[in-house]
Amino acid sequence: MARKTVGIRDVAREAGVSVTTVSHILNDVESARASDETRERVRATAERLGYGANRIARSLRRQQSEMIGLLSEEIATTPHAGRIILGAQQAARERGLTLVLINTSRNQLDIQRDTDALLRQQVDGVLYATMYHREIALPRSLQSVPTVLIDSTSDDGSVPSVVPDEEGGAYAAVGELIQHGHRRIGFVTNIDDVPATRGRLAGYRRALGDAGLEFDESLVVAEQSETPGGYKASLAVLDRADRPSGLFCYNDRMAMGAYRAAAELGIRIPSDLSIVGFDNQELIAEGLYPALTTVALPHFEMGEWALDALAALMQDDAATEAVASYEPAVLSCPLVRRQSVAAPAEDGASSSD
Amino acid sequence: MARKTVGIRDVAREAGVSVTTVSHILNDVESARASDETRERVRATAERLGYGANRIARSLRRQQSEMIGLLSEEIATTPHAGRIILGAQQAARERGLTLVLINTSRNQLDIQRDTDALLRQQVDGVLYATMYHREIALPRSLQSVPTVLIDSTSDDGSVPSVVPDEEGGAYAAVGELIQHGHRRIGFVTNIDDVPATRGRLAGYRRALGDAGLEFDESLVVAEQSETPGGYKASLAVLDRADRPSGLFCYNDRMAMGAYRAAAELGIRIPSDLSIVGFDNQELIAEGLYPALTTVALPHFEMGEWALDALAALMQDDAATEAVASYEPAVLSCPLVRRQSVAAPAEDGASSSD
DNA sequence: TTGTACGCGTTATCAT
DNA sequence: ATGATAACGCGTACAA
Repeated sequence: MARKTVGIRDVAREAGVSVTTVSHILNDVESARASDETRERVRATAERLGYGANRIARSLRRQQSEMIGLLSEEIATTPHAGRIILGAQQAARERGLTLVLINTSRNQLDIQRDTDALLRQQVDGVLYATMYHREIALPRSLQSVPTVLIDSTSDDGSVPSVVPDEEGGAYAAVGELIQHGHRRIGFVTNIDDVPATRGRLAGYRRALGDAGLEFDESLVVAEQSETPGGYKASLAVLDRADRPSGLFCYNDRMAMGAYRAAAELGIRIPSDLSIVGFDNQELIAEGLYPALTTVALPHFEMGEWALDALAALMQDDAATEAVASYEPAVLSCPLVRRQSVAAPAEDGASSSD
Repeated sequence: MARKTVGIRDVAREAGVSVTTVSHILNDVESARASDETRERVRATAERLGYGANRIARSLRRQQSEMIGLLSEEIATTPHAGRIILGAQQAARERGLTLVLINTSRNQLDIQRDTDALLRQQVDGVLYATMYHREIALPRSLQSVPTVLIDSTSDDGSVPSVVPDEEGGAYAAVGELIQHGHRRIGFVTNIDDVPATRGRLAGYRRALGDAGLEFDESLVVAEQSETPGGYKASLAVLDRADRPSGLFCYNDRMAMGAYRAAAELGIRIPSDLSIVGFDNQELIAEGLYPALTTVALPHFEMGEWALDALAALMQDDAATEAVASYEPAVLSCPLVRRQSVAAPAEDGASSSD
C-alpha cells in the first residue's frame, strides 16, 4: 500500500529540477550531465524526503523484478536450510535484490508446479537448494531462467552449482585424529551412495594414506545415517579387542549413536576413544558430553556464493548464448574443535613422536 | 525477465474480444456481464496460451504488491524458524501472496533499518517472528503497516499476535507422567523469566493440583536452559534418596542433560525414571535413547495462523481505524509420545488403582 | 544541460 | 454485453 507517497516528481519539484535529472542522478546514468552542485542538491533532497524509487514501477519499466526466487526442499526438516537462506538473503540485500521463498517437495510434479509458480512471479533468477548433497535433473522450466544450484549438481553441468568439499572436510577430521597420535581410526559411515558418502570416504582414505597408515576395511562400517545406525555401527567396530582409538563418524547424528555405544561398552571419551563428527549440528555437538569435535558444512557460504554467481549470470545472460558447462564450485568445510578428541591412551603402541 | 511474453492483449486478440472483457472475466468482476459462451472461450484461450497476469503490472495498477514480508530474527540459529516460514509460506501461496524474507538481528537499530528496507519494497504487510516467546516493543515503522507478531506479544497489544500454549503443553506433559502412575514429579526448568518459563511452571502446578498431588518446591530446580544446565539441575534433583520417579524438563536440550545425569547415577530410563521434554527438537528427541517423549511447539501452525490473520487485517484495514486491542491467540502444543515414559518402578508406593 | 512525453501490462472508469 | 482509454510511477529517447 502507498503510505508515504513521496515520488520522483516530489523530489524534482523540491529540488527545482526535472524528473529526468533526478532519475539520471539517482541512477548514476553515464551519459547524463549535471553540475556537481545539482547532483548534490538532488541527492540531499531525495535523502531528506526519504525518497526511494517505487520498486514496482521501476520493475515494470525495466522489465526486471529484481526478485530472485529461492526454491528449497524440505525447508522445515533441517536446520541447515536456515543458514543457506541467511547467506543468500544477506548477499541479495547487498545487491538490492529481494529474496522470495518457495518451499517445495522432492516430488517431481510439485517441483515443476512450484517453479512455474515462481516464474509467474517474474523472478529474475532462481536458486535451487537441496538439503543433502546429491545430483538432480534440472526442472524443465528452469532451463530458460538463470539458475544456480545449492548443495547439488545438475547431471549435465548446464548450470552453475556449489557444493561442500566433503573430501576435504573428512580429510581434516581424520587429520585431527592423526595429529593427536591416533593410528587406528575407524569410520562409521552411511549406506546411501550419495556424493557425501563417497567424498567422506575418499577423504578418510587420503588422510590415512598421507600419514602412512594402512586402510583396514574392517574398520569402516556402514549403517543408516541416523543415531540408531551410528549406535549399531559403532558397536560393531568398538566391541572387539583391536578396536580403534579414534572414530570418524559420517555425521553428528551417527556420532551421537557412537557416544551411546561407547558408554555401554564402558569406553570413555576422549580418554579411551576420540570421536570426530560431521555437520556441526550445534544442538548435538554442543549437547553431547564431552562436546563433539566436528566438521562444519558451509551452508551460509554456499547461499552467499550462489547468489553472487546468480547475479553474475543475470548480468551477462545475453553473452551466455553458448551452452556453457559448469564445474561445481566446492567450498571448504572447516573443522570445529570441541572436547571429543585427545591423545590415545598409552598401552600397546609405542608413543611415536 | 520476460520469457514468455504472452500478455492480456494476446489473449484478447486470440479470443476475438477486448482486453477489458478478458480482464473482467479472468478477475471475476461482478459488475461485468459477459455471455457464458464468451467466458468459456476467453478462459480456454487464456489457458491454452498459458497466460498469467503480469504481477508487476497488476501491482502497479492496483497499488498493492501482494507481497508480504517475513521479518525474522536469527533465522539461522534454530530449526524452529523453518517451520514458521513453511507455515506462512504455504498459507501465503494459497492466497496468491508472495513471501519475501528478511533476516534481522535483535538489535533495535538493525530492526529499524530492516523494516524500513522491507517497507520500501512495497510489501502489503509484515510478519514479525521472534525465535523465543517474549514481549517486544513494536518498531515504529511498523505502526503504519498491517503487522502480525509470531511467538511474541507486543507490550501494548496494538497488533495481533500468536503464541504457543506453554501452560497447556506443560499440563499435557506432566499429565502424561501422572497417567502412567507417577506421584513424585520433578521439574527441571530454566532461569530466564520469560513467558515460556512462567507458562510451563503454571502448567506443571496445575497438573499436579488437578491430580491431587502436592507441589514440592524442592522438586523444581532451575538452571540455564541448555544441555549442561539440564545436567546440573537433574543431578541436583535426582541424587537423593527421595528422588522423583518422573521428570519434566523445560526443553529437550535440558532433557538431554537429564539423560546424562541419570546415566551417571545409574538410573535407567524409563524403568527407573520417566522423562518428558518440551520443543520436540527431532534431532535430540529421536536421537536420545530411549527416544524422548516431548511436547511439540506449533511453529508451522503459528506461521499459518499469522498469515491468515494478516490477510484479514489487510482486508479491512480501513475499518480498523479504531485502535483495536488484541489478545494473543494461543495455539496448543501437542504431546509427542516416544519411549521415555513408563510406569514407575514398584517399590514403596502402593499400586493405586 | 534540462524538460516533455511515451511506454511498460494491467485494471478500472465510463461510454456505447 | 462489450470496448476504448486513462492511470499507476518510473526510466529514457528526443527535443529544446
